[in-house]
Amino acid sequence: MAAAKRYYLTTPIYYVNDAPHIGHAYTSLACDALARFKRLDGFEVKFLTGTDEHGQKVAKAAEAAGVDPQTHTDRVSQHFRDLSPVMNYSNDDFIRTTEPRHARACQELWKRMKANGHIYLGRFAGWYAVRDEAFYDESELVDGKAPTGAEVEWFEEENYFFDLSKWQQPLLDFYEANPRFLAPRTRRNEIVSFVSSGLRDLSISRTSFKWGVPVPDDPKHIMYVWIDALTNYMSAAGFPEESGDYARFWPADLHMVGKDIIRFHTVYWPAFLMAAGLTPPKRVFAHGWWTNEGQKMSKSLNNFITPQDLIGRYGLDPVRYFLLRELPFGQDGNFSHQAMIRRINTDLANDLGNLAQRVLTQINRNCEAKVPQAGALTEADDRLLAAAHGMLARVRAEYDEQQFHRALEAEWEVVGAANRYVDEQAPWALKKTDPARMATALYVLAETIRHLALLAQPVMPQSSARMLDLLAVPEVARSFAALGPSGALKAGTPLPKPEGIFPRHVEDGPAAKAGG
RNA sequence: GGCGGUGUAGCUCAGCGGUAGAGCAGGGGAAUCAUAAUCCCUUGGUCGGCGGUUCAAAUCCGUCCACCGCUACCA
Repeated sequence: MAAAKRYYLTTPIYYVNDAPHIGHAYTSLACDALARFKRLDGFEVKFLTGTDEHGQKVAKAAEAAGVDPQTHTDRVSQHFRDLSPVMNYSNDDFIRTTEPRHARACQELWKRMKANGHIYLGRFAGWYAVRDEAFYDESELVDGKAPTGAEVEWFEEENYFFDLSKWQQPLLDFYEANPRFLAPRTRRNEIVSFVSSGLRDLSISRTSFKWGVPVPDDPKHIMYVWIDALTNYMSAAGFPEESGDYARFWPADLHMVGKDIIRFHTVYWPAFLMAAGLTPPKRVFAHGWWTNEGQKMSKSLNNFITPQDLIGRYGLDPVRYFLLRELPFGQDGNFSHQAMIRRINTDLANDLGNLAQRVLTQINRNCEAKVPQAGALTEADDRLLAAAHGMLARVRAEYDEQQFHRALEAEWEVVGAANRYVDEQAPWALKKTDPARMATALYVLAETIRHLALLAQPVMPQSSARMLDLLAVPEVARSFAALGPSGALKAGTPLPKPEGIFPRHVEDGPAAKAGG
């Protein structure tokens, strides 16, 4: 039996402590583009995002706000759910760790780890700095204070522990056997080095606060953050129900994460799962951070970029394009308005937008506003069509490596080839000398634009749809199954009046007037 | 301190043993279908420094300098 084409991918669950900013939007955007790509490529996709709502910080924030924790998290979680329509995410589910389905999954995972002998009762002790909300090892203290200078106090409580120390070799073997598990490569090296240096057991329960999932058979304990948070990926698949989504989608194909939480996803999580006798996810990709005009985004600088700011200024699809095109996915990079405007005007308006506009306008005027009839194809025609037809294989390979920027780069090579072809063929000149040849050239171009629009859908769903509308491509012919000659435009199909899809960005204000 | 990475044109980066590359920015030209968009040509680098291996080194080795990441229980 052939393996079903299914794909399960997840964003991290976002901690309900701050408002969503561009960092959150970026992670989910990458997942969204990939989810859309896979759907168009014939996969049954499950795309999950959600919020992480437990922990002492949340309980305290609720207390400070004078409401119970659930009311507080309902409120803050909503900000993240609102991000989906704003950014046009196509997530299939939104998990909240305060949901009953999640508690059930966590407790079942715990029970299995415990039944297999990997959880034991012990004592957790350390120097706790209230100000930093962090524990420090004896060796880290400087003059009896935290390295940060904060006062510390001795903290000791009875906790459950996970025997992580026993998983060093199994994890190293796992990485070795699954070279695709962790990307990019530099992160993989870091994690292998970390695990190689030895692992300590992990305390996985707390009794000092209550806002969490109770430990099975010992409810004075609640599960401590990561075992709770990570399990969301399984609870949303219906675990422990063996039928339904769990059977169809686990193990997950991809956990997309920021580089700050890579250890939890690539060390703790596979260890937990193996300890429970379950299969770890297939891949974790850790992406980088954006700086804002050269500066790190931080609370103290109060310079967070919000998705709403950018979209209001530049439009949704250009923002989506910029974020995925501007920097090699996985690396850190800098956001600047100058770079944003350059991408909009160069890649979108001048290259792709103008290509569509110049071709469609000529078809509209010189071909009775219908898909033109192609005659015999020349070598140049074949070359351009071959480039269009060949895009999918290349773009698919890049998506499978989460190299979104390279996928877009490959698409833009065809944009460039098409613009050169327009100049070489000069259909406006053929109009007088050889109208049939003009029609053929414009047909070849329309076909090329159809391919470009189809393949741009994951990144720019709305703009691509408009472009396909201009080519009168029916809804049913917009998956990747329609790529290639079999889905080619039919001569004679009436086309709507062309309109610009990617306008140039012109800065408002007096400064923008210069140079007219 | 330990481990790892990076340093190539003004900017962002590719190349990783065989006569220095791309995109953007800068300069010149062609064309005029198009969102003054497009196309062609072009300026620009002793590939961080020094030393070594080799017929041949951004490309391998050593060393130095600079910057960055990781070095566990805040998500």
